[in-house]
Amino acid sequence: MPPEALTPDRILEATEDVLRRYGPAKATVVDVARALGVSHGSVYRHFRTKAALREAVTNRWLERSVGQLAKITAITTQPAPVKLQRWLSALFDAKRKKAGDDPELFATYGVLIEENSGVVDEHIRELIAQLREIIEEGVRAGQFAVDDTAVAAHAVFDATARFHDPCHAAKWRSPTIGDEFTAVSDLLLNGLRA
Amino acid sequence: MPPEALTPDRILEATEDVLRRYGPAKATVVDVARALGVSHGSVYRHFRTKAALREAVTNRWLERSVGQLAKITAITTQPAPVKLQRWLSALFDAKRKKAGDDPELFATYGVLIEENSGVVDEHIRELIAQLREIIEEGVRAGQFAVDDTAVAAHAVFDATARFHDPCHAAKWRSPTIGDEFTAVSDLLLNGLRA
DNA sequence: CGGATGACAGATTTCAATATCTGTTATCTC
DNA sequence: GAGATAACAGATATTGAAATCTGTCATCCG
Repeated sequence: MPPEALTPDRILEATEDVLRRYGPAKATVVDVARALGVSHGSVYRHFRTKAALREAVTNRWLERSVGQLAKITAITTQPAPVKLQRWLSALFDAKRKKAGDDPELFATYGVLIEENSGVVDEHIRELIAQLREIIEEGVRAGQFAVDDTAVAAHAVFDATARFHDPCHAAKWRSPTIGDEFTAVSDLLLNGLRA
Repeated sequence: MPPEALTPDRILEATEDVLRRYGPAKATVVDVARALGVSHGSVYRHFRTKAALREAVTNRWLERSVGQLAKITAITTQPAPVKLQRWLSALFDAKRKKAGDDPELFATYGVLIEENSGVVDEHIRELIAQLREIIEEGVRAGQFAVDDTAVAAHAVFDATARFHDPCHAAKWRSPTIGDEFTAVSDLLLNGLRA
C-alpha cells in the first residue's frame, strides 16, 4: 500500500510540480503518474482526460487569487472609492508580482488559461461581481453615480485590462507602468464619481 | 530589362502578397524574389536583412491606419467630446473590421507587430499624440478638465486597450462587444469632463 | 468489489538526416 | 560602374521513421 491514498488533491499537487518543472508543452500525464509513483491509468481514474486535469489545475490557481481579493471587498472601514482603488491596485500588484517573480511559471499558467477559457470566464465573472459590490456600496453612499452597476463594473474591469490581462504581461516590466496604472485608475474613479 | 525597375515599393508590395499567401512563418525572401522574377540577392540590395524588410511592411501597414484616424482629428466642426468618442470608435471599428474580414491576414500582421515592437511604439506614440490634441481642444473649450493632457491621452489609450490591442482580437467577435466598448468609452468621457 | 495495474491502438511528439533559407561576395552584364 | 546574379557557408526548416503519449480495458489484488 502506498504511504497515502491517491486523491484528486495529491494528483493536482503533483501536476503543478510537473508543470513547473517541464512547462505546459512537455508535461504529460505519464510524468504526473511517475511523480506520484503510480501508473498513469490510476490518474485517469480521478480525471477523465488530460484536459480535465489541466482545467482543474487552472481553476485552483485562479481561485487562490480571487480569494485574496475578496478580503479587500469584505473590509467595511473604507469608503468605496478608496476600496475600489485598493482593489484594482491589489489585482494589478498580484498579477505583476506573479509575472515578475517567476516569469516561466506565469507563462505556463498563461498557456493553461488560453486552453481553458471557460474556467477563466467564470473567474472573471466572480471578479466583476466583486467590483460591482464595491461600486454599489459607493452608489448607496452617494459617492458614485452610475445607471447600471453591472455595466459599470464590467467597464472598469475592461478598462483596466492592460493591468491584469496576461497578454499585456510583457509591458508590466516598464518603469513607468505604475504611473500609467495610476492615471487610468484616477480617470476611472473620476468617471464613476457623483 | 524587366518590365519595371526594382524599387523598394515594388518589393514591399510583393512581400505583402507573399505574407498574405504563405503566412508569416513560411514567407521567405526567396519567395519574394520569385514573385518579382528576380534573384534574392537583388532584394538584399534594397533591404539589408529579412527583418528590415518585415519591419518596413509593418510600418506601411500601421501608417495606413494612422492616416485614416488623423482625418477625424482634423475635423473642426465637432466638439471635442464627440470627436474623442468618434475617434475611439473609428480606431475600434477599423481594428475589428480588419480582424473580422480576414482573420488570417490579421494574425499575420499580429506576428509582425510582435516582431517589430519598436515600430509599433512609434505608431502608438502618434496615436496618443492625436488623442492629446483632441483632449487639449476640449480643455481649451472648457469641456474637459485634466491636469496633464499627455498623461490623460495615455490613460485613455491604455484604458481602451481591450478594444484596439491585437492580443484581445478574439474577444471582438462577442455579440456584446459593442456595448462593452460604449460603456468604457462613456466612463472615460465622464472621467475627463469638467 | 473497489481500486490499481500494465498492455494495447491510435494520435502525437521527437530526432536526425536532408533540404531550404539567409546573408555575403566574386563575377557578370549593360 | 550601377545593378543584377549565382555560388557558397552557416543557420533554419522539413520530413519521415521511431519513440512516446493518451485514453481504454481486461485483469489482478486485498
